[in-house]
Amino acid sequence: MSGLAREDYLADIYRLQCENPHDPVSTGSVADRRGVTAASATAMFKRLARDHLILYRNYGGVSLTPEGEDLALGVVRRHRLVERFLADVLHIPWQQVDAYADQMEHALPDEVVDRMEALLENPYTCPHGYPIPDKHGHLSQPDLVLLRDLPVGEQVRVARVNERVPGLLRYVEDLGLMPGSLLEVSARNPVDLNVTIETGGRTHILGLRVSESIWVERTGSRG
Amino acid sequence: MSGLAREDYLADIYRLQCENPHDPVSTGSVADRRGVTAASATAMFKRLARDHLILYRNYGGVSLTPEGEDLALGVVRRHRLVERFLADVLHIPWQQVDAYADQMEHALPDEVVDRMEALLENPYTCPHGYPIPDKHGHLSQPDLVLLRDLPVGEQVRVARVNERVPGLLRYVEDLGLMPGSLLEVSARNPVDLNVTIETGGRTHILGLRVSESIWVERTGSRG
DNA sequence: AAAGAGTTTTAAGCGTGTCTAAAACGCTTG
DNA sequence: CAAGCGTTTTAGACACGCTTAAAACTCTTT
Ligand SMILES: [Mn+2]
Ligand SMILES: [Mn+2]
Ligand SMILES: [Mn+2]
Ligand SMILES: [Mn+2]
Repeated sequence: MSGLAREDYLADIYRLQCENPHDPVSTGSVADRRGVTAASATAMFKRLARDHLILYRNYGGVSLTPEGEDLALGVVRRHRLVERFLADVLHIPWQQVDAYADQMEHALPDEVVDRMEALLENPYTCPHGYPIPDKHGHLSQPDLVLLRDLPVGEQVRVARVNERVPGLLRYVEDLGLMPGSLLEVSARNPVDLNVTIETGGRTHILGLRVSESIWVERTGSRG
Repeated sequence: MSGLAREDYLADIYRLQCENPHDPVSTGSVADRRGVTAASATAMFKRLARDHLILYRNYGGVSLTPEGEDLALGVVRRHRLVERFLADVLHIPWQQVDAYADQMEHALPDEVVDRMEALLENPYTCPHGYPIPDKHGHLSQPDLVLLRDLPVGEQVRVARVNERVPGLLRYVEDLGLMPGSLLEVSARNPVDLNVTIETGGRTHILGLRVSESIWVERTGSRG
């Protein structure tokens, strides 16, 4: 009926589309993300296209139809709400909630999701800072800047940390850079692209890998 | 990997075994419970037997191996703990939690289950009164009596209500007979097997359908 | 002991979701 | 523009889990 793998494919297509809004989503990128072969992705594309959930042309990548996007947003909503629940109610470390939510997101009745949302007092984001779509698929899209691109001397708030970069969450936590933390870029090295930041009274030098995985929110205050 | 339907089959075999500890579990009973054809059950039996989770002889019914029982107890544990969670934390009516738990029970990582258990302060039973196996598969087996078989004049506590009898939970709730409620049988009709009970200052006459679906616990007090 | 009824298994088929290996495609480069 | 390379699709296969229809079995009843 609902289809188990379909939901993961749709949500991954959605996320890939968000990360790269200009290009169509390629077979290979979906296969990589899902951990399956390109042949498997192609087969799934045929089924999803047959059911009018994606647009698919041979060798031309895929995109979500409105119906497919609705379903994808539902999965993403469940995923991020469950992450919030696992972190806030069950106190599970934020490094683990993504994997757990990936398992649970397909088995949650709407009523359970809605009650969780109420219990959590309608959170705007998952523990990593990604927005949670509301019941109707709407989501807030705040103005965020990559830490990589932030000018020197402005105090900002950490808004989002890429949950899929291996080891990053643990590293970011050790540095005290969870969503909500305040920081300021005090220097940037134009050669190796390292950024020097001040946060919680300490100084850290972050490589590109890190600075391009953290989004910040301007606060309007000078450092 | 884990197998989705397998878990439901194992848990249903376990429950059928509990309900009727003498006979082996028949193909038809499992098929009925699962809502599939007998042919489907036979096919699943072959796979489960191949994987040493059940003993199966043609035309001879099935029984769980120790390994199969372990898995079954894990599913039952998750099922009943989730029911508790849904009822106590999310305040979902107890008529609905069985169906929801049936969906969720296959997608809960051990750590999530264990944390839920701690949050709930290690409950002994699900909201309907069925015991929750602990992490090692142990479960308390209290001395319960069917209301059908209870002698007149003894005050007892409702311990368990069969969650699979259609409409019963709603009916029992209206009568104020949730697990924990006190009642006393004031009369029994030997012809139609109705029992008359007193509870919460009111008198009700219960048919066999009801009285054979409610278990009670002796309190040692006379009414 | 044979017949009949009910249960169970077998046989054949279908959709999902995965794989490997081979063929087709498309883009870049000589 | 043709060669080559990386990507994508096709072809063929397999396990799971379900179905219907037919065959096989078991148990009861005459
Ligand atoms: Mn998932
Ligand atoms: Mn997240
Ligand atoms: Mn289930
Ligand atoms: Mn229950």
